[in-house]
Amino acid sequence: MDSVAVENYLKSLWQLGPADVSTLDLANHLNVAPASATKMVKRLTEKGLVNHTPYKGASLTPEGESKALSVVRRHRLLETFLSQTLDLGSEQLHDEAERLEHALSDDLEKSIAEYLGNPTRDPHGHPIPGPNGELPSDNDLTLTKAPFGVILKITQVPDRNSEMLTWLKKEDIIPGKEISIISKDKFGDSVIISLHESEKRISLSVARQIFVSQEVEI
Amino acid sequence: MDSVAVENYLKSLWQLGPADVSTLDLANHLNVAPASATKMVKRLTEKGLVNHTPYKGASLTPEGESKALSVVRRHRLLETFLSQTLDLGSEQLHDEAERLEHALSDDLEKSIAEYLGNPTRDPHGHPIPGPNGELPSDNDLTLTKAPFGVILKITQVPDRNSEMLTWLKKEDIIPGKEISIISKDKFGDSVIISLHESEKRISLSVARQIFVSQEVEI
DNA sequence: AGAATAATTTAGCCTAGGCTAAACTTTTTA
DNA sequence: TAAAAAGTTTAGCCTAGGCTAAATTATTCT
Repeated sequence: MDSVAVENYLKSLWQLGPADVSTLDLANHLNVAPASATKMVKRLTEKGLVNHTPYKGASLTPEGESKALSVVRRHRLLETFLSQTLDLGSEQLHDEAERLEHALSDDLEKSIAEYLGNPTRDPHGHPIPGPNGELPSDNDLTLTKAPFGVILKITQVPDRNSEMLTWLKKEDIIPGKEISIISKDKFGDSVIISLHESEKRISLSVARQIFVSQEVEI
Repeated sequence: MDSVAVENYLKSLWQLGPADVSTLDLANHLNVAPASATKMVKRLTEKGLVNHTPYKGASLTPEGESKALSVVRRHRLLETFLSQTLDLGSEQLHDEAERLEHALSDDLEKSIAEYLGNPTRDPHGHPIPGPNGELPSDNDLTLTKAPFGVILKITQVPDRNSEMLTWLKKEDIIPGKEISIISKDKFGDSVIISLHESEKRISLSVARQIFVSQEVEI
């Protein structure tokens, strides 16, 4: 059994990866001092979970990635489970899952997955890794990279920032909605989309975290 | 926030109490060395959660008891919640709740309690402490102390030993069932009860962990 | 290119929570 | 009641996972 700390480091490396992750980014993501991250990265390297090039960065080995995906799976299953049974604010879901994910046994994980019908997406639209770490194929594009004019379906919104989530919800920017991109405003640093006949402006930093899939044209 | 270890020590002291708990009993209950228990008891004493008389034993202060009851509440709410949503083997419930109880936020505890309709008993019949640590009044007697002849209703069965639980379930000795005591067999170290017209022999060590309430006579 | 700045690592310290071995109390037994 | 046994505590060690300060390496700027 890996400790909570180890699981969190692996998960962060996965979230910030797959390219080499700098010590500073890792430390900031986990709210620890850079020296602490260095030390843990060394430990994980000795355990064979991480590849580390000093002064360059760290990335997960296949074994490390598999463990990280297991944490991600538990997290997303928990978000799905909690959102379906209790109805918590979407903003609260993430924080609760963040704590519970480390206390979920394999058996309970399995029971929850079966109860939910082995879902492949969590309520924010994020793909749920399979029990052996397979990620369902995911051809989604970020809103910043999607094509103009055509109809797009929102598939994923971020789950980490509850302030942003509240705003997205208020604007009805949630998975399943259909939109199209009207223009990308280089100077305003934003994307203008059409949703429910009205126009909305989304800043690039947010747009980068929203994923869409292209609808088949009729 | 108390650590998992601190919460477990407080819970054990509550379970083994309310009389002074010896270091050895505490250590055995938690599967740690006696010296480890001594050290932790000292720490908890300094925090004002425990009263400790060296070489005599330890007990909870009101503050310590309140924290212990909070853990017990979370545990029993989780058992209830999991048993109602997923249907896990009754034996599995306890172990899962044992881990998750430490990762449950106040908010989630509240949501779960509301979802369940603020229950006062868990699936094994154990009383669930209220959010402020009030224990619902509980006039149940152990099977070893209940009177002969009259009709009794099973209210609580143990939740810690999954082998015993399986046996109890097989014998249909579960909360809600009505029984009466036929005799207490001093030499056989057991209690003979009548359930569903048939007689069952229950060893004293088990009977001590089964609670019953006396039905009102018609 | 060399100096200044930024990032990273090393060194050393701290706490929590384990452990064993040894010392000390308390209880039991002869 | 004294010796043995049992239980408890102390002392000292260990690991994980934090931290700060100092040293080192990379990067950027002039």
